[in-house]
Amino acid sequence: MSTILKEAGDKVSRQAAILEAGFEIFSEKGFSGTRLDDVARRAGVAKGTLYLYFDSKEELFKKVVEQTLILNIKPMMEHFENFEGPTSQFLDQAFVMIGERLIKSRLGVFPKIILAEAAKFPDLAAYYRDEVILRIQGFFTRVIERGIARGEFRKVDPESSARILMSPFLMLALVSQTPEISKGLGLDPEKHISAARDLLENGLLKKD
Amino acid sequence: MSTILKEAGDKVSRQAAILEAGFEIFSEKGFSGTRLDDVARRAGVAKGTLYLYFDSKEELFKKVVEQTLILNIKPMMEHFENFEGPTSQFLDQAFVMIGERLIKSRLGVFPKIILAEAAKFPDLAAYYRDEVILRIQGFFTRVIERGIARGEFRKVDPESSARILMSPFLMLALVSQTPEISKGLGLDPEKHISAARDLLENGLLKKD
Amino acid sequence: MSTILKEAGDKVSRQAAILEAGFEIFSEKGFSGTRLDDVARRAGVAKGTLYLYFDSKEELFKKVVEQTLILNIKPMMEHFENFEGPTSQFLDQAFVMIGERLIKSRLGVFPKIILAEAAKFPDLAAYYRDEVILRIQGFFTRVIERGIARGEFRKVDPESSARILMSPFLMLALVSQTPEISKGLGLDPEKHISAARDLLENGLLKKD
Amino acid sequence: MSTILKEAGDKVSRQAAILEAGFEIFSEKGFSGTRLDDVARRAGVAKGTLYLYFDSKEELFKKVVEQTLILNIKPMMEHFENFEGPTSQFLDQAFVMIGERLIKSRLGVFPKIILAEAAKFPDLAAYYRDEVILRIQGFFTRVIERGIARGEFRKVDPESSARILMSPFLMLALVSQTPEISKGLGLDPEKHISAARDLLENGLLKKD
DNA sequence: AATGAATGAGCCTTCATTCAT
DNA sequence: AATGAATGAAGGCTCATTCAT
Repeated sequence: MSTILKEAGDKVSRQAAILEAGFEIFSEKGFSGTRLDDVARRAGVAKGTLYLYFDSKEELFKKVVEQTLILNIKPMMEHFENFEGPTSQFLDQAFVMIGERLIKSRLGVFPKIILAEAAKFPDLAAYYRDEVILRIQGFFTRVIERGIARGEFRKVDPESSARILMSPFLMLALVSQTPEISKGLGLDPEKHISAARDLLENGLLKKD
Repeated sequence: MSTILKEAGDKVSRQAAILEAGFEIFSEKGFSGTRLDDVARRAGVAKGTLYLYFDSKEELFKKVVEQTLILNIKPMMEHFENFEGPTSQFLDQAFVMIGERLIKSRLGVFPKIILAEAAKFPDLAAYYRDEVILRIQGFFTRVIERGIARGEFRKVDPESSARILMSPFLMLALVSQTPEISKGLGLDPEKHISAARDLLENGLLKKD
Repeated sequence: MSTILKEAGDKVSRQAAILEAGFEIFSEKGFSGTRLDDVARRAGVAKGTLYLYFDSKEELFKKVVEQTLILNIKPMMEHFENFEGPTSQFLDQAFVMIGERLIKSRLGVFPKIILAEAAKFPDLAAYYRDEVILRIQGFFTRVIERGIARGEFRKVDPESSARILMSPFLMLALVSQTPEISKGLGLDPEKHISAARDLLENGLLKKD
Repeated sequence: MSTILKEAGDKVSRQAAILEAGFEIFSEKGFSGTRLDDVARRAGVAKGTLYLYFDSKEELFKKVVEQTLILNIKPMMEHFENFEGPTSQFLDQAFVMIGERLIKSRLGVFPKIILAEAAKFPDLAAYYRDEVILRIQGFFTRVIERGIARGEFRKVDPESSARILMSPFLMLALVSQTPEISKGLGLDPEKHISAARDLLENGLLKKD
């Protein structure tokens, strides 16, 4: 174990700790509500140390968002890139998996953060749109097109319908990340996903 | 034209100008991104003048939200309070009307602002939840219950389904108020509403 | 009764009302603690009206102090300028009269105001020193000199002793005008004056 | 010289420098007349640095008062707590010592500051009353009671007389801290104290 | 003369950023 | 590399002063 490796290891974990702390505070307080003092304290480093790893608060914010997306969203999307079998099964599977991810991980913070800070970080918003929203939208579009092609689904507009399929997830993400709203709302995540799947699959399927 | 009326008019329009300016800047920059200097400049008054009409930045923000909601959401909801006729017609009508309001007015900013500032203004979030979200949710719930009672709709969970019906509007509101996201997304509001109505009504209606 | 006279009367009473209100607020809050808003409200006029009578807050302050001094202190002092009879009677009489004035009127505010604002209003302080302090000091000095000359008093330094005679009045004035101090102090004004007279006259009189 | 000690020294001296600067400016300008900009400049630090050591202007003010009182008044009072010998000697000693302290240190500013700011800082005034005024008053009361008990002094009201003994010190403190007043007054501190002692001890002692 | 709405300079406070150790 | 004390620009709020009515 060379000193260099050890230092590299330290450096990586230090950086990871800062990103993790940044994720937590940014998702709790938003961009301007976050004080670097708090990020440093949560990461267990001194405030000045942040600047050894990131040039500015803005850059830290971007890195936090980008890295968490890379670690979480992309793999999930890739899982759906190639699929086989009856179309409604895919939808079922996708609804369950996305729903679970949204409930169990904290991925749901991102829509909220991105929307709130889009004006201040337009390239971050574009990045999220391209890497997350358009991927999911493309996935659902292809699923719907496949269902139509196979005579399972009614002839709907695939892209618009894809966004309708995505809407309940957006709502779930936003509401579940906003206790001030969710507290009195009575939204049960599993019933929500279940209702979405039931309603939307029924809406897509041909009546016989 | 009495002096009193004229003065009252001036006073009202001054306050209205500040609220209008506040609405614009808050919706562009969020709460903490907004400088009262900018609000004052946009309203065409001096910074100190703001304090003749509002006690603090926070109070201005709340008043902006409340007044716009009162002026827009409540009347819209009341319009639906008493309704007659076939249930799917109501849904059609509601989708169109809500969609139009969302597209033409700037009501869609509020979900975004409220979500972004919920942690800082929990009572504002609660106000929005109670006065807007729960009202709309109640409305859709009653519509669905009515459809089920009349044998038009399948036996779905009315409340969960109501939230699914609301989701496309939430997406529309958020996306249309976030050019950084909407720019490359290809979301056409009217096709969006139309797809939502098509998919969700079909999902609700009994197959024959 | 011509309009002119009526207006002049109004003008005088308006100005008097402002000076009166100024006296009250300045003596409660000090110079910078006083808001002209409050002075105007207490005087029953609009804020702008103050500027018809006084050029600035500073000038109002000076006028308030000067006029109240002129109306109250000077007459009191002049009453003692010429005196006859046995010296200790004068002292008795002076202690009682000054004590009563201090207790019943609000003259006691001035030492406090003047001291607090002396740095900001040096000429006001000089005015008070010359017109009030030095007059009283001169009076007591002459009384003591008279007592010594008549063989009633011990041979003390008249001027220094005069200031010692004045000290209890200063304390009484300051304490009685500062409830935050006087509240727990147990200072009874009449016993205070009585003790001062007893102690100081005894200190002056020759032992036999 | 360890680094820790050196840093502690720096930290202490920085805080001390701020307190010192605060003391100077507050005693020159009063509370609201003091700008933190000036305090920072006088202390040789940046404005923000003040907030590393004190939470607010008010807290700085209180700390300035408290620390100077603790450093000066309490030790002085404790010195007199246990005493022996003839009572008038104690009085002599006390007059000289208090007088010297008042002349040489700048303790005399506090009565002035406290009086000026009592309305804004009632608890500070109460603190000063309890920790300073009542202690001195209690001291003089006990001295007088002792003199009476030993047959040295006339039967005066001890508490009222104690306040009369204190009055010349109050005057000395206020006048010496107010050049605008003292300049033309001719008050020589040592003659003042001497006259006070002469007059008041004579006033207390039994005539034989 | 009187009003009171409007002004804007001034000051306290916060916090991202820097830098000596 | 890491620290955390120090910095100073920025912004919310107050209030003496002005001025159109």
